[in-house]
Amino acid sequence: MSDLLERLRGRGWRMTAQRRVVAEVLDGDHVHLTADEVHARAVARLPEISRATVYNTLGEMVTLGEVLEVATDGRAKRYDPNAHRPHQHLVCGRCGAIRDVHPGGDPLADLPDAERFGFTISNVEVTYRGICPSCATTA
Amino acid sequence: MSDLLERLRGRGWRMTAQRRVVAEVLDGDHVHLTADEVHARAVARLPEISRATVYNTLGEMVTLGEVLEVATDGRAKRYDPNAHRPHQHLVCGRCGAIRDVHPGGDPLADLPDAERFGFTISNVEVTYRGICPSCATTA
DNA sequence: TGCTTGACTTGGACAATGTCCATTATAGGA
DNA sequence: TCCTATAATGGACATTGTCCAAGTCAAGCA
Repeated sequence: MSDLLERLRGRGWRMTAQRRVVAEVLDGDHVHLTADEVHARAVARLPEISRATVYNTLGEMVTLGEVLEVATDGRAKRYDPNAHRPHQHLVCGRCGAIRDVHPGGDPLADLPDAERFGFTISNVEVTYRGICPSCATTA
Repeated sequence: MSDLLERLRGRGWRMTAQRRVVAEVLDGDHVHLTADEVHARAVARLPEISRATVYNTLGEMVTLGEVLEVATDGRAKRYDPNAHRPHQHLVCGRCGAIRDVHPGGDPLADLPDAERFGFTISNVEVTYRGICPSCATTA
């Protein structure tokens, strides 16, 4: 059973076939699908599901705080179901592969007050960019 | 005189009116314009300049390493001429304001080998998100 | 179980951002 | 000044995302 689905049910979210399928598609570790990828996989299980519904559903999950939106490239946003384990991302600049990583330290502590310009900071995103082992060998 | 323009000239970049205008529009500190914003300002100085040229020119500057591409929201990419001073970004989640910031510490050092999955990491981007002073008072 | 109703889904139009290409113009060297 | 490789143009097209009016359905209730 999908953890994400469990959490959504637990919140009294009205359940429909479409929402269930989207939650199932999105569940797991190191999952960072675009909306269109989610749609493609959802269609495989529920052929009538529409693109608009996938966008709506993903948007609601993000609003509920059960899914994170990540923008690692300038292209389509990706959706990360691992919203309850703080983590950062490691991205391959060649193939686009994304891994969740857990750095030590507190990046927020590294930003002195003088560099905060009066902002109230609520969150820090760190993206490590490089080349993955598989792309490194395929010179 | 524009620092960015200087650097580009110094590289023997073929200079045209369009390229000069784009470089001038983009020069400065805390500048993070979208391609369309660059185009709008460029048109004010050189009415015939086309959108395609602005996109081409920005792309070349990025390739040359003289301008950075930053994607702080899921929308349009922004262009940052401050490519030779390592820095990170502080973003207001309400109004979208962006400031360059200079954290202490080395975020790369915080990522243990075991969390690198064999990647060769070349660069780390940190985005601090919060609310700017002006948005905080305009509750 | 079978209504009722408000919330959900649908498909298609539209918007925003970005890319491509054939044609025309031009910077900079000979 | 002339030539030529390189750049600019504009318009079509692609991708990603949003919106809306109409139809459909989940879930509470009799």
